[in-house]
Amino acid sequence: MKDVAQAAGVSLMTVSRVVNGDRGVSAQTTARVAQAVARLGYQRNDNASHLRRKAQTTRTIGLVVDDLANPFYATLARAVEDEAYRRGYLVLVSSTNDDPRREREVVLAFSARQVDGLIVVPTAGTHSLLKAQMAQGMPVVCADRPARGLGADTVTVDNRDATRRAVIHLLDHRHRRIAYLGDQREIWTLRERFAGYQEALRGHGVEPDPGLVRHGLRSRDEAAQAVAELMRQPDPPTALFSSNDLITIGAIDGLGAPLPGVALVGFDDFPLADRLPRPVTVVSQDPATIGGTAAQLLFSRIDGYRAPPRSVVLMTRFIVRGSGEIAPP
Amino acid sequence: MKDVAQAAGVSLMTVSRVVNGDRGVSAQTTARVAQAVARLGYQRNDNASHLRRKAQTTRTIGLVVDDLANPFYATLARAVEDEAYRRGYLVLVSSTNDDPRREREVVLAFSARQVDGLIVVPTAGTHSLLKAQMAQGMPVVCADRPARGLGADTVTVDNRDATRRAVIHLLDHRHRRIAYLGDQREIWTLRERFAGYQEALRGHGVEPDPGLVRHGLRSRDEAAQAVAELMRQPDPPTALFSSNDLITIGAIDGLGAPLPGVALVGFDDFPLADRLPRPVTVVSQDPATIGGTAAQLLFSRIDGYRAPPRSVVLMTRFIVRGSGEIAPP
DNA sequence: ACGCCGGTTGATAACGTTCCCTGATTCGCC
DNA sequence: GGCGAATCAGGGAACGTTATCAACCGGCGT
Repeated sequence: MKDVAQAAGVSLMTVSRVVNGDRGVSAQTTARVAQAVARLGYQRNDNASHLRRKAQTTRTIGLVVDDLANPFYATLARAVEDEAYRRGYLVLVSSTNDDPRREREVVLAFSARQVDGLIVVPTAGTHSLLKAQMAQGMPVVCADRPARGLGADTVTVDNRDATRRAVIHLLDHRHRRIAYLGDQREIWTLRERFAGYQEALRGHGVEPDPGLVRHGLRSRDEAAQAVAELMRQPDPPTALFSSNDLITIGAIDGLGAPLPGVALVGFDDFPLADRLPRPVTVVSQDPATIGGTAAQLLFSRIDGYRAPPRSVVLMTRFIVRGSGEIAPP
Repeated sequence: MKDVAQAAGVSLMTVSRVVNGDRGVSAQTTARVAQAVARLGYQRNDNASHLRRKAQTTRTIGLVVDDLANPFYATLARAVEDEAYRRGYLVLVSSTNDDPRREREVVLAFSARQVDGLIVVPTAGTHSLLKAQMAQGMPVVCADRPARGLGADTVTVDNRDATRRAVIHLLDHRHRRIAYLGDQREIWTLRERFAGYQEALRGHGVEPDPGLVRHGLRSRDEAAQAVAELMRQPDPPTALFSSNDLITIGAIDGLGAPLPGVALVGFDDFPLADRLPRPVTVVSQDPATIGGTAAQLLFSRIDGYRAPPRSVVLMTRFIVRGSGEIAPP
């Protein structure tokens, strides 16, 4: 900037004004400065700028997800990014792998970089750090899951209710032995889905059979394994509820190539669910809307909106495709 | 920081030293300062720190992809992020939608934020801006595609050769009327794949039939439409080569529910390709390795490695599953 | 008694920008 | 012709840190 000022024969202030498009600089001077800027290839240092500016803001937000490679979070991230782009904000991202320690590190790093706000898919643990950040005025929005005890704006879907409806769908097709295939139980969404599963059964006078419940399935293979094992039991389930897309796909693997007469309903839609030999009935949620909504909530806070925390619950869609509409033998 | 210094009864410098873990502060003083830091909830402003530090570095890199919601780029991004995390770097991400204007904006914004380097999936256009950035010393690595005329490190796969082998596979099964289903021709990867397609045909004495070539398919639906149309022709193709996963899925749609005797080979593997009624033969590439390699190249440059640009070409895998091994009627 | 040394600590200037205020020039207007 | 207002430009301080150097202290050898 000093070089530009010298080249244009003006002061630092004038260069700053021209670079920021402030009014109050004559057309002639503006032109001279602009030319010097172009000739020297000068670019403002935004970090220094934000440091000094009155409105202590960096026009950067942080996004902390479970796993960016997961299409669900990738889509969510893209929606956040689009909303940020629209407002001239940049996005720092990081995955936590659901590790509270890594979440802690990342949130600290983002906060030390002076982000204007955070969108977080909270890990299972406690969130004292996030709480501290919020107490210091950092706007935080939780997406996909709430954080227990944290008074943050939250965007989720009706996990429990959607699961209940899905399991009732199976019950309505006369199934009574319905297996539950779950991911880690520590994760809020999965606790909700399991609760919905139990509520549906009990609502129909069926006591959940612990022998039909598998938690902690972390991969397609683990899910396949679990299903194969379930089906080998003396009294196998006649229907499966799987608690996310990965597990649904694993379940299909586990059932074997020519699908036997076992009903299957899964949480999360996935590409080609409609083109499989037996198209899969699913509960579909829209990660783009979750991300977009979370971003809107965050920016409203950044813009100064002060009010008690808001909790947005988005509707899911139940998509009937065939795999859930099979009666038990 | 001033408050901490006052609370601990020391100078700014001492606080700075303690916060940075510098040696040369007595254990007693360190304890007093640490306590004040904890009590006041002080966090260093990393932006200010980076501004002043001798090593003019922000420990931040920028990642510019086509579309973060696309699982391919999401996986690539995750690999970049992991490598960055390992080194204590943060990652700014942005999607361009293959729009050179948006790429320009994003690269400028990242550079104004003083990122230490850029990993870019370059858009189709010319890259004068990236060139200018590199000339000013910004390390840049291209991933998935090279940027024409830019002397940057590059990580790609053997698009042309892999496609040639895939099409030869079809030729070996006695197909002669092989359709090409392509995305935008402006994108380098797709030009390469199309070239491989042509080379394979010519190598077998088959002159490519323009009537069997479709470029510019941008969605599953468009691909489905194009395939349906092709199959309605008086002399339809007996085999299809589709140039990416989205198009492959669209092609499956377009062929209709009970797949007729038409062979299909696609670029990019995708989940459930193995579980469809007719499992799909594909060319598989590994986006995580692309991202990880790009990150390693970038960090080597950031660490001061000076040498002519390197071009890493990763191997693809050809996965035979059935859809490509169907002979023509 | 003197200089010197290692271990601590602090004062000051700088990083690259913008805020605030002051000064200079011009203009319109009574 | 004088005066306030408007327009334009610059000087200095400040944002929150760290680099550099100087200063202090007790102890050591000579």
